[in-house]
Amino acid sequence: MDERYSIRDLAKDFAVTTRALRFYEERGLLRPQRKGQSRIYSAADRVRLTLILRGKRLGFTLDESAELIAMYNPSGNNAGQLQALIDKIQEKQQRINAQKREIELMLSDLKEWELRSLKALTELSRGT
Amino acid sequence: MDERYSIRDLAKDFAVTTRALRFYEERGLLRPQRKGQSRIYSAADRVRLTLILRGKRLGFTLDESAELIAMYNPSGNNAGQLQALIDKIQEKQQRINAQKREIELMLSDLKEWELRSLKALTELSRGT
DNA sequence: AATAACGTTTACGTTAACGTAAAGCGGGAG
DNA sequence: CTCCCGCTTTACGTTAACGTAAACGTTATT
Repeated sequence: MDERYSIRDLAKDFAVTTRALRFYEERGLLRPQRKGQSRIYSAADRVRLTLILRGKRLGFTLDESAELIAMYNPSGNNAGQLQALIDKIQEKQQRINAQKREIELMLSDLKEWELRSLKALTELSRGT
Repeated sequence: MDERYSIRDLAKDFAVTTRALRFYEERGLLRPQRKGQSRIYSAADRVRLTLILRGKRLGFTLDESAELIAMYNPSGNNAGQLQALIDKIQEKQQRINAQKREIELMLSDLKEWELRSLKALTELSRGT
């Protein structure tokens, strides 16, 4: 373990661009070591990147992911930190649930529209 | 009927800004008449605005709504037009359904994360 | 005439998450 | 030594749907 990876390695392994990796670093989400000018990523960096990408899938902004990672990270894990993390996650769950309801409304709306169109179509073909 | 409305009327009735109305016009979604310099909106314009806003709720971009309205509009309603409209709507339904599935995955992912955090929290409070 | 209230056009600002050059450095192969 | 490859930094470009501000015209009221 304690492997070292180049920026190209990470990009390939996680299917992201090098630009994205530098961008995440710029935003404070990654902090790879340097060997001269080049970035050297560790296993810990891979874990953080995993969390970032998972956050993206979950619809978190990068700032939100940064927050979550910061809360989850510190070796000084205390109850307050964890509770704050849990609160964030629950808040997100509420938002996602709201989205889901909206999407369900959209679907029934779309079906209505489709039905009206189909009706117009059949009436048209019957020469109404 | 055949009522005439000012831009302010429309804005109030539909809860949008005048900026938005001018923007929709700029993008070709509305074509109010002019009385001198001022815009005069008709009942038909209100219908179009309704369609635009409905499109927004359904997650269509303005360009997509423009397309849908153009397809639904022409007095020369032919079967081909309607079928194209129906196809668009069905395609959108597919996309929305995909979104719904993704959101359901998100939710289960978030629940997992929450559970892990809760577990960590209780272990911490038990002094593990 | 001055002021208020509403309308107009023009045009730059905003946000997120990178994309896309441009220009330069370092090192290993030939 | 030269050349190319990979890496670096810097910085402007992109997209959607308006927000916001500036500067000005029109109509009605005081």
